Amino acid sequence: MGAVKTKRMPRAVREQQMLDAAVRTFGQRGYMAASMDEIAELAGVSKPLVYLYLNSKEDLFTACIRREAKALTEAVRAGARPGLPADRQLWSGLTAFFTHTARHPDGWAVLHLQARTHGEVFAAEIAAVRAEIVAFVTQLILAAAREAHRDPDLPEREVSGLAEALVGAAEALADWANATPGVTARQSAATLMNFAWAGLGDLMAGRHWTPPDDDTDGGIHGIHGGTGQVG
Amino acid sequence: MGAVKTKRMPRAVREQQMLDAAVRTFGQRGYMAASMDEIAELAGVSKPLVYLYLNSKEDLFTACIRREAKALTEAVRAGARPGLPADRQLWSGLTAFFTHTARHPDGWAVLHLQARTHGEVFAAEIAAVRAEIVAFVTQLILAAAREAHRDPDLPEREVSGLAEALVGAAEALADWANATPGVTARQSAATLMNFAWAGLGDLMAGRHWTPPDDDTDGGIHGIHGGTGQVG
Amino acid sequence: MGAVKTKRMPRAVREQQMLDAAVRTFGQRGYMAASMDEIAELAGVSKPLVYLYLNSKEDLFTACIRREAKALTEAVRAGARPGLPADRQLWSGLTAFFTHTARHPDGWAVLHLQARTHGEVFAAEIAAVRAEIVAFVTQLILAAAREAHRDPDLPEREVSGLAEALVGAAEALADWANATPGVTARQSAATLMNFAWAGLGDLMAGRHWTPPDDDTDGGIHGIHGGTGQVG
Amino acid sequence: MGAVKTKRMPRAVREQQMLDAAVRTFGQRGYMAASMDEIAELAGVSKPLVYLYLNSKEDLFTACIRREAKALTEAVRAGARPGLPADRQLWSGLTAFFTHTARHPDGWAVLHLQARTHGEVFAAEIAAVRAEIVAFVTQLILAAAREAHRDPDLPEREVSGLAEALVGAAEALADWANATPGVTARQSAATLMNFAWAGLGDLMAGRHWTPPDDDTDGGIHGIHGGTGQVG
DNA sequence: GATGAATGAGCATTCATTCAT
DNA sequence: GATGAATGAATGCTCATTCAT
Repeated sequence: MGAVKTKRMPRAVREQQMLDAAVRTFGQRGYMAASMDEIAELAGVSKPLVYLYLNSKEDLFTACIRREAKALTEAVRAGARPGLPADRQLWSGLTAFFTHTARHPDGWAVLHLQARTHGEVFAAEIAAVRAEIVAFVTQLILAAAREAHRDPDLPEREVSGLAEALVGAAEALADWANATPGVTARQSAATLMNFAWAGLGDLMAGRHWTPPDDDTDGGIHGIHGGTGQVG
Repeated sequence: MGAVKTKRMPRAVREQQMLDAAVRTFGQRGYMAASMDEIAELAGVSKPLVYLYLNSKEDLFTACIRREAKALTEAVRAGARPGLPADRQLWSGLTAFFTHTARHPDGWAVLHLQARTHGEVFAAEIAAVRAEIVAFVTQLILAAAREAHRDPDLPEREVSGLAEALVGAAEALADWANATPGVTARQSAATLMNFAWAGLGDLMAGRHWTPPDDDTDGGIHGIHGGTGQVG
Repeated sequence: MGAVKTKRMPRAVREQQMLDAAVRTFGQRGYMAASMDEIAELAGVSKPLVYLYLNSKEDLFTACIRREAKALTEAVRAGARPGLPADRQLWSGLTAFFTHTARHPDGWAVLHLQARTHGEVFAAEIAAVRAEIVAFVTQLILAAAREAHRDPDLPEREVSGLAEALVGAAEALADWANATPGVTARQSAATLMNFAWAGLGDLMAGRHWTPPDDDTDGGIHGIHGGTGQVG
Repeated sequence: MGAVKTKRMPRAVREQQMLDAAVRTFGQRGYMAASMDEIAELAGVSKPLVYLYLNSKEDLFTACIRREAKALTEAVRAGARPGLPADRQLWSGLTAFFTHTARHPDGWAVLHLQARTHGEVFAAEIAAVRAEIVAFVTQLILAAAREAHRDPDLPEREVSGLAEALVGAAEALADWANATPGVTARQSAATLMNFAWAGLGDLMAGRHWTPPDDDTDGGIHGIHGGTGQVG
């Protein structure tokens, strides 16, 4: 079932084969359910070699996380080139993101599902990468405000929350796209741009959605300062 | 260390104690790392009793998923009462959602993290619940369009994608709120309403964000039919 | 090969069976070469039960050491009753010692050979027991001096060294007796009494063997203050 | 961390480096806990070379035992030169023995601790060396008797037992000296001479310690034919 | 209703040993 | 002469699960 058994490869090559097998197995079975036996077999090597090169299951998983995280962030960074206006950066970054997650579903599963569910150590690894992305998106939001010559006038935490929401929405769409045949990366990106960007635009323009005073309030509410869109 | 050891309880009560212990253990350790020993001890009963009542680890986990899913959906449903306008329904549903996930972090971890990562069976269970919620949100979006007397003129899948994005953003915010001390349910809900609702409003009004023809395109793009918001 | 397979025994009984099997296996194979599989089989139980009761290989070995050390020291203590004169105490203590080591060769191997060779932890355990015995012998030597109304006039360390030598000789004789068919405990004890006690008597009487000034010295040497015994 | 990595050494030199590393590793870790990896690394060579030269772990250990046994017996033999009177021979032999064991603690550990605890083969190897030493000491005892113009009138086995006891005492003192800082070889040797030699002298003179008829005997006992020393 | 006693099966890890170069 | 690459075979340990009472 595994790769064709080729003997005597240089270490670097074997390591990549092992990581390939590990990402696939971890992505599909989960960290704990994946056995080193299965990984070794899929990689076409014996178990001791896996330990010789990757040290332990934990280290192997960490190596997977790091490799996949690096690949993902580099893909996104390569997509969102700094020269463009903020919305174009976001668009192309998202497209790169959805393209990458679609092409590497196991790697995405490792990052998004498995790494967060199997121990603080791995979760911390992921949290760091994710924080980086959220920070990047936060910068894009603020840049967009500047480009529109508007003062967002939003507290730090509010902007963070928006970025969190945007990233979370992207993650959910990536899962959804991977599970729904026929959805392209461009479509996912367009959906998210439509969903998020206009909302952000309104926010930048000072049009908030104001919550009612309390849960039983029946009074006036809605978008302030706007023209009464939606509800 | 678990519940006070009380003998001879009626079955229904014992079962709830076991489920409490199981949700807590599964939520914190994960499905595979949680041992039946630990759960039984935390529940204050012997292991055979757990098997007598809940049959197997798999069944026990399924029971946890079902109980927590039911509790969550009921909380949300109780929040979003049908009489209100769509945005108010969404607002109060979200508030109920964030309140519940904050109050039952282990249950939320079971649903959002663990159930999706440990086998098709559990993932399917979750997918069903989630689909129900996405459908509900989809209806809200369409209702909002109707209330605004506008034809969304959006393909079915596009609206589904929007709902997916909204739900995904909500999930991410729930995680974020649970991990960030001081964030209230109302704040999370407000952030999400601001983020999403205006964007949806624009969409309903026919103002899309149009993607460039391709990645290297330098031509005109942006929100069509609008007043040039944001970028 | 193991004990007759009897089902459902109370824990205390099973534990002793396991310790019996472990002492035998550790004594014959050594700590590292002994496998938990072998011990479990010899005890007539499954491996998990060994772990359930004894926790780990290390703990099992420690339990063996403690049990055997206790049995040995109690046997010696029971032999050397305090009321007797010092030489009689030593005689009966030694007899008890050789009797016990002959009857429990595996236990003796665990204590004398295995425990000292497999890690600081075990060695420390043994060292404590041994120190106790050496201290006991030291007291006997001093008591003998008092009984003979003589001032040993020996430095603390010198007496300790003598006690160490006596205990070491006893240990070697125990090994030798176990390996040489037909040697009884009484014979071993008599040999050691003859070997050691008179020498101690001379020492107490102030008759030392004086070392030459240096290795190449050809001058006078021998037992001082005595009648020129031996050489 | 091991020897400086020098390429292309003649075989004999390499082998000694390997044996050095092996003795150190076996002495400190024990036979089983020592890994060929560690030994090879400490020797500064690759593992296959160790196998090329020394064949197997067992052979390597045997080679260690032989080399260290030879070194020890040669050191002792060089110390105890045949021309001297018996007590001087014993004294200088013991001094050489304690000097050597103090200078080569790992070698001593291999011989005294490890080789006896890891399988019949190694134990037999050691037993042979030890028998040689015991025989040598036996000869010394008999020589001493002749020198004193006395007929030991002791059965063969009794003398062997005495020699065993003396050798065992020496071994215990070697361990004790290695574990107790500040004890010199001369001190150890003097302690043992004092302990043993006078006792032997008494024995030669026909003064035995006579065991009581049985353990509950309260009758007369003690050194017969002597002046009532000690007891 | 409840549990102490017990296990089959599996898993991460290690080690002595050998090729192919 | 010397080594990087590779593995078969154990071994300690854990876990879900089940009897017998």
